[in-house]
Amino acid sequence: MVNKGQHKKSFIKAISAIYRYSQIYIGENIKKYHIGKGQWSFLTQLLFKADGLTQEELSEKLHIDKANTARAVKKLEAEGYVYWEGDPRDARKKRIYVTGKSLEFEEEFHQVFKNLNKILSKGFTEEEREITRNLLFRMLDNIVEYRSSQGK
Amino acid sequence: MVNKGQHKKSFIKAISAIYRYSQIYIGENIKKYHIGKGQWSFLTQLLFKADGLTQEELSEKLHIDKANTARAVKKLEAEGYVYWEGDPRDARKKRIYVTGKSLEFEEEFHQVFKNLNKILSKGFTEEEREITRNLLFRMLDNIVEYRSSQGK
DNA sequence: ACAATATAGTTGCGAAAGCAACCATAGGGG
DNA sequence: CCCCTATGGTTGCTTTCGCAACTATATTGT
Repeated sequence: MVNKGQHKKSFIKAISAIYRYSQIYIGENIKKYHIGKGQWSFLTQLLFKADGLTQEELSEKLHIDKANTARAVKKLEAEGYVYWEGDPRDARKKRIYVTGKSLEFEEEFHQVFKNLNKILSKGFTEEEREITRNLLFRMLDNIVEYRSSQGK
Repeated sequence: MVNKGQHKKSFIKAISAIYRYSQIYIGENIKKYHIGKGQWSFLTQLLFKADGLTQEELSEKLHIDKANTARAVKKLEAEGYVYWEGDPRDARKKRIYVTGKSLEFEEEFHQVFKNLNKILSKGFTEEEREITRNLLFRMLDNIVEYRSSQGK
């Protein structure tokens, strides 16, 4: 029987678990809007930041494969949360916009984010919250940079 | 067209992207051992910490559903990385142990973890690495506690 | 001792996501 | 102008994962 005692904990173990539990949390809280957790990030990107993005741009901003973007947009459209218009300058591009239905629920959607952040950072000082954001986005930048150095 | 300018970034956006890219990284680096990224965490938990755990214990430690544990263990067994023995005190329990084949690749597996940590924390001071670990595991504890307060 | 409940593990199902192959359109070079 | 390559989007396939339902064994209360 193997027993190595305490190892230095790796980042990815915590990140994986936080990710999965957060997805479950989001899923539970948006079910009533008939949105799945897979569509959530796309809708909120369009709603809280800017819409009129192409699917390619959405994929890039969210770091999600463009195949998923296509499928998520289709589901959001079917539920009436987004619509798209062709780009008059490039017939290949679909520009995605939020509908009035999305705007109607904007505040409620925002609350889901806020509540999740609150749960995750319970007991954090405001400074710790800022440090967390900083470190997380630096890690993300690091792995994005690593991937592009590998030609991805 | 909606355009809200800069919002305070949420933790989950970074965590999701880091998670997915890390999974891709792990997948690429363990493919040659015929292990999928879905089995990786189970194998390393057994190998780097302690084996002889039941599937229930594995699920709890890794915060992964027990159905996944059952499937991952089955795949790892099929590839010869683990075997199991019944618990003589409780005929329901399967205790999972690593094989010599796992031990043979232990150092290489460990290297995959180390390299990923190195990529993610590139440019971090040793203190920042420690802070990151601390904050991540506190976030994990927070959401675990939240869930148990909800009766999960 | 036996019925009721709890625990460990398995299986079926559906959602999410990446990859590869593909189609359509755009843009450049001969 | 036409071929060649690049870009944007779609579809098929596979893996991962959570949930719910199920089976089998253990435990508890009467």
